[in-house]
Amino acid sequence: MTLPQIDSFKKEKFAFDTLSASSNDSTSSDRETMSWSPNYEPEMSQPQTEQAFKFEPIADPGYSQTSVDFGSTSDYFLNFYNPGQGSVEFNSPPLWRNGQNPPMASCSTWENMCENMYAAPPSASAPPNLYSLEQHVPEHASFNYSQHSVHQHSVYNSYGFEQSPPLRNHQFSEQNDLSMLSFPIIYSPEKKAKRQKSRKTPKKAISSEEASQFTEQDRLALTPNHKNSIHLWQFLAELLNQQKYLKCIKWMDREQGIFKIEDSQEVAKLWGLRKNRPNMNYDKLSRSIRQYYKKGIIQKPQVSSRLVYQFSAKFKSG
DNA sequence: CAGTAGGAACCGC
DNA sequence: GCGGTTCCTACTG
Repeated sequence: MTLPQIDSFKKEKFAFDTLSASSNDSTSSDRETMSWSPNYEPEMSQPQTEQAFKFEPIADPGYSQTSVDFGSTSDYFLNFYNPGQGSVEFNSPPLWRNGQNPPMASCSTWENMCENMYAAPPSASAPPNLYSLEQHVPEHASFNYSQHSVHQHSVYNSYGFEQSPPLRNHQFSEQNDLSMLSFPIIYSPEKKAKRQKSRKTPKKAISSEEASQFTEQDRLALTPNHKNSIHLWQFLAELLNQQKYLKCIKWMDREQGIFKIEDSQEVAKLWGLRKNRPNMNYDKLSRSIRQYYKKGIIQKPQVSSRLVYQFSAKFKSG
């Protein structure tokens, strides 16, 4: 796997800013090859207080939007959005920089942001596009935000996960809203009939009530941005890293990777929404989690209790 | 009653 | 074949 150097990143970034590059350029393909795998263990041996941050420039065809995730880790969550004309604000939950709130910033240029926020890789051995936020988030960061583009960075949380690509509102708007509500069944009629024949109970039909359970906000927040190509563990990690889902799922011991599903129905609902599986429930979701046992991705903690799971040690950073 | 565990068949990619 | 999804039975607290 080759990771782009900072210089090439900037080059791509600037080219993108000025040209509004198409979505099938090299940056997009980079993203395809950067998915996390157990075999790829970046510099996660760095201290927990330092958050690794991986650049992942993504070209965007250009569209108007009002909100976009910039990136997130389990210790901070960066949103940047464009509420007005060209003004950009940082917004994040309290766990920024060892518990301190982040600076709210009115930003001027993207170049400044790069210079201010990303001083250097955290260690000499670190991949060149991995940076630590610890020492170089300025009190008043400034950067440029091209209002025609969306810049998204994959990041690693402190547990070593690469976040799945950030959520993107336009993915939703590109689709027909009604199609989102109707949750089309993807079985072909033949196969569906064959399958039902072999089942003792037929597959439950989708009700409009079920479909309408999801709020507009849920649909926006959980719209898949890479079709449905997200792993359940990634999705759980995403929820765990966002304050807004604290009532659904939360860390019990982040160091140990132990988390608790607080609202099993809600988590299943969100997972079903993300995967476009309206009949998803906790029974099925938990079955998928249990499939992770033998794969060594998720396990039950040594002291087992209801709705509590643990990311396995090999997923943890050093 | 909700959650746990795992077998089995199936699906889309 | 992978990564679930769906359905199921048996079991637990």
